[in-house]
Amino acid sequence: MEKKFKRTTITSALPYANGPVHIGHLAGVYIPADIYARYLRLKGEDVLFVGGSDEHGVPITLKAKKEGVTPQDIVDRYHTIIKQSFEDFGISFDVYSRTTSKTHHEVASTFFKTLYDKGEFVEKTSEQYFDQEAQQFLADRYIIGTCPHCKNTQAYGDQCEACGTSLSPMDLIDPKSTISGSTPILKETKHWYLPLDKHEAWLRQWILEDHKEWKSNVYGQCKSWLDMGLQPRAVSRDLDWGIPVPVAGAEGKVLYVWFDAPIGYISNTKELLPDTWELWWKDEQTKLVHFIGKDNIVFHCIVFPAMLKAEGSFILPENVPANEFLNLEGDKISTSRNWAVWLHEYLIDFPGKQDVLRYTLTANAPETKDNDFTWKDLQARNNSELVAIYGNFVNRTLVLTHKYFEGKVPALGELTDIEKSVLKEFEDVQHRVESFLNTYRFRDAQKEAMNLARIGNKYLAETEPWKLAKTDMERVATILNVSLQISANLSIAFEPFLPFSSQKLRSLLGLQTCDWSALGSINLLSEGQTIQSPELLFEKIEDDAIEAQVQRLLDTKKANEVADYKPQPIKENVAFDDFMKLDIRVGTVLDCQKVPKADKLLQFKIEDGMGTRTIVSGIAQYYQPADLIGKQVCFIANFEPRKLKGIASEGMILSAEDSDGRLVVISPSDLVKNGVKIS
RNA sequence: GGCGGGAUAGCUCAGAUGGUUAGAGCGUCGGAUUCAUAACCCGGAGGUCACGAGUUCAACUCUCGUUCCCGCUACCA
Repeated sequence: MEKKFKRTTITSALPYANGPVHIGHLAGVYIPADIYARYLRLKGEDVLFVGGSDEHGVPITLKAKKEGVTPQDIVDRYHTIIKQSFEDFGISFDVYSRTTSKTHHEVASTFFKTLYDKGEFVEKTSEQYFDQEAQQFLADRYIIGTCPHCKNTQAYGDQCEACGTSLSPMDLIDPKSTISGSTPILKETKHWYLPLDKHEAWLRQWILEDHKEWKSNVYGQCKSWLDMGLQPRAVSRDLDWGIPVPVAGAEGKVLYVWFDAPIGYISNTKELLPDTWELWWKDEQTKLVHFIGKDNIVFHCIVFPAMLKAEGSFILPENVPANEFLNLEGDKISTSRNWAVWLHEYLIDFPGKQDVLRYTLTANAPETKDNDFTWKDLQARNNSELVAIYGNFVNRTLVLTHKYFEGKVPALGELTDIEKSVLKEFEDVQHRVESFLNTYRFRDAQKEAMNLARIGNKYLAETEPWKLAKTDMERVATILNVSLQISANLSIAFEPFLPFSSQKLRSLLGLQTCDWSALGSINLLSEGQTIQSPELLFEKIEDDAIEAQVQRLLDTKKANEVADYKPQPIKENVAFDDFMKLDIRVGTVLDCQKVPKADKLLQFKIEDGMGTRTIVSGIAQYYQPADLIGKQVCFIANFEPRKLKGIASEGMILSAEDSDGRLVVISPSDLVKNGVKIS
């Protein structure tokens, strides 16, 4: 199964250009990808590391509308910020472009056209909401209406953000276009679909049989999807922001953003290498690796490969080392709730400390499961590892060299058993780091690099050159020579992980190059070479700096709590008669059971004064059935019965929805007769 | 509910194809040391490997069930 490759194409998920990037993105995708890219380059391999912004899609148009600017303004703004953040953190893309580029529009169009001409799509006509005033079809997010479940009047066509339910626009009660405010009509529209079901057989073989070595989370997720059966996916949308569908009769239609985004990897390659890009995407001897977060597994393991295969001339990914998610101080990172550490803000508070964040995020990367980032952990990693182990070893070596040898590399004399065993220990470092990196185990790999510094500290403690300086300078020379060589090795071993401090260390040591193959050797520095005066590689981070960050997050939390409670705007006035049409009554819960095979449903038997009726209600997450029995509740008595999970529900139990979405059943404040009306 | 991932020392995490006293880093306690950003070095303490059965001579590792967390998915008049 071991395949030989001549070159590697590394892609990292294209960040969506409607916000800046945060530590979760960095930890899950960009740092691992960057470490991998740097490592392969150091080994002298041919590598292409591709990145770019994903700039199409509805959320960007919504944001633009909200701010009263154009979508282009939005993506320009965030593309600039994101690109700068990556540069600042040393993410060493060979190309970082964007899906609004001319090249990408051409490549994506051509890609679509090829599939279209080959008959790889199926066409389907369906009814979609159309805004007559604005003369356009409405994307799901452009339609607002009343959520059929929680009655939130501001629910979107794809999701109600109040109750978290995913919706289809047809579910909304009283739908309204967010563009013109008018009521949209249903109108037929034609779209193209990629029939994933037709690709299921080979995908099954390719993933489930041929790539058993993929990470368990990736493999498991793919298997889950394949077992559920794949469905055709629409590749076009009625929208004016995106890449026009390059087919006659497709006016007003663009490529669906999920379709155009991954093609961005290819486009960006072509933009950088107009003549040779195909080598990186079509040659069997190219190894393609996608670095992504777990939210992207299905696209990169199933959908995109299906696209590539359908096109016919492309290679498929060799591996998709997806990471899990990084939490922040115990809570899920959330852009909209501002629960995040933004890269550009981090550098304002911790200028020059990009390696500290890189180190911490790698040491605690969510490789096998969701992990938690805490500021206290960053402080501990910095103070007790980077400062105390790595920085300290280098510093004491440099200080001793200056103290005893005027800053010149002293002569290497005879090696004793101590040196021999120390050398033996760190000779393997290269192989150990490599074998971890080859299997995408960045955490362990970085640990090995750090181990080199531990070896160094131990060596100094054992040989005590500061004591020998009184009696045996020749011996001190040897010890410091070896220590300096270890320092030089550190600058190589850490290069993929901590590029900034490695560079700094090399300049302190007067090392011009960084040769990975020399890792493990003790002739990186030659006798007599000048060493710069000691300078700290890392500095301690004090408690108050950390407390300030934690306080900021606490403030965010408080602000969120306040912001979370916003009373819904009052709906349009209605006639009293409209209210009178509703028959709302009080009844007593005789029985209440969980509906089998449904997480949210409770089945009620209600005494309504005339008999009993059955009502199904979606409040199972907030109540124990037993707690409701005997209670009086309010319900709508004259709804058409509706089947839910096979049970006919004769009405709706009324609940108040708290700011966190919790549902609280409404009861009369005093006991009343069953069946009385509410007015 | 279905499917997938996870649950291992105070904390953050490792532990191929089952095999003797279950590991690392941090933290903690004790010792040693002073070249070094009170850092380094040595040593100790800390785990019924979520819970319950089963297979086996032997299970953290396999099987089944249960509980809790994360994700996808269905249900929310």
